Amino acid sequence: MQVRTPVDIGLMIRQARRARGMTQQDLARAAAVGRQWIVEIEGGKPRAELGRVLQTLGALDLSLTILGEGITELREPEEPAEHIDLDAVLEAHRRTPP
Amino acid sequence: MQVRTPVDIGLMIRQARRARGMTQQDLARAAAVGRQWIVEIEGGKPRAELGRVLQTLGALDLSLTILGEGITELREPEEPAEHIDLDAVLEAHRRTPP
DNA sequence: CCCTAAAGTCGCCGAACGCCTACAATACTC
DNA sequence: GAGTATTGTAGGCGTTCGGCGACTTTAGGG
Repeated sequence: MQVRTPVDIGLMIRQARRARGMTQQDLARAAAVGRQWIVEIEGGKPRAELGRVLQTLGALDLSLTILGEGITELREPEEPAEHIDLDAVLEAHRRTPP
Repeated sequence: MQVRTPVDIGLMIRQARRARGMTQQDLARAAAVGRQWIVEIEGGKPRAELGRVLQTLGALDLSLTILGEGITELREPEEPAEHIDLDAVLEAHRRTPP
């Protein structure tokens, strides 16, 4: 599902939690956060901490994906870089006599 | 790209920002946050506020998606629920004589 | 090489976070 | 209807956030 606001995240978390038959307390433990925090995130708290949110999504086995112009797969530069012989260029530059 | 940690988000944001030829200052303005905050989020700050993160992704035109067991498309229950005549059941329940 | 822009740090400070411990308000089960 | 589990709230508390303004450190161009 598309996520645009903190409320969306809250809905997702609640939905997934229930689908797994977990109580807020269960989830809180699994995600290493306070139960109170679960209540708030499910309510769509906008100023919740990013790290905890990610932890919680992880605890629910939900996967997050970012897509958009200029986003690569990070650990896969698609092409082994370019064909330009950079090493040669750098070598040359390093060895410019003093 | 798959996002698991705040660092991942930071990388995405920086990558997208540069791909758009924006400076941190530009992005800060576009996302209505402080420049300092951009520096920190790009560094992977784990306790950054969720709302600001989403704003920033929005400002960069990046789309966020959550997938996983028990997650529906929210506004599309796929099937019109089940075939059980819930209305009848509820009606009956509501009209249980006093 | 100089010079400006961009990026990274630092301290100050009011505001909000998130955890905890209760205590209400709902749900479910029997 | 009683009895309990689950969920929502409230106050207290120490910690951290994030904006602001001022520097320092890297880049990049001319």
